[in-house]
Amino acid sequence: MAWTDERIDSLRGMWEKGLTASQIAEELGGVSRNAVIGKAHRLGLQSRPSPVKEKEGKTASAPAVRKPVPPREPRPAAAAPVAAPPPAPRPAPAPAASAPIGAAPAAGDAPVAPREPVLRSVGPGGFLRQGPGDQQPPIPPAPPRRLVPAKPSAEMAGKTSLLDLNERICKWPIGHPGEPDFHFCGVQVNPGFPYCVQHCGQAYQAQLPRRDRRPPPPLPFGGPRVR
DNA sequence: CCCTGATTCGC
DNA sequence: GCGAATCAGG
Repeated sequence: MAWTDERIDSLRGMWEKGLTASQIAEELGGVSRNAVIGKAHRLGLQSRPSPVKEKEGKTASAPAVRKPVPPREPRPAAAAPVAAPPPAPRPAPAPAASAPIGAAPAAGDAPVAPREPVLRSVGPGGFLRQGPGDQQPPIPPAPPRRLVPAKPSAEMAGKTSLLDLNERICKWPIGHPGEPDFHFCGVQVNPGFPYCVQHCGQAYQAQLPRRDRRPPPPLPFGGPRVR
């Protein structure tokens, strides 16, 4: 599968909507989760909270930023040459590679102005309104962001459709079949059940003995006729 | 085990 | 540029 503009667009939309790489991969089809992640990184999409935290030891012991990840064996490749060169310890990687978002720019780094998303109103004609003390808004490089989703594909993407159902996602229906955006919950199931924990709570409700039941509150329209 | 994203590196 | 393999945390 090639990364067409449409597919890249869809990937962008879904990634920014917070869908997981697996979900995006299924949605796009023809690509693996890794492919999605790799592409997302190549596109420069900002990473979302990763399960792998960057350990930040308070003790200033070893600033070991990255584990060397010893050389991988060439899998299907031809026979490796006999003389295996000693695993030269990789020199210190570029420090500017993965700076945490909230990290203060270290002195000496590139003088990139911290571009924080600032909400500002727009006046007639598209002029940005300035507030007091707001003379020089540092927004020279207009970010090429598209403000409109533009793609209905990316719009409906993320909804768990009938085809997305499997053994470990919640099958609780949202909406009604036939409606345009009918879909399923899609959250991880409560193990052993077809629904997530929340919907299990709705699906399986303990029946109390009749005499212990609270009479249901009167419904505004009189309620269903009970025989 | 399942999942997640990050990274590397042969292709 | 692509993505499988691998890592590492939840």
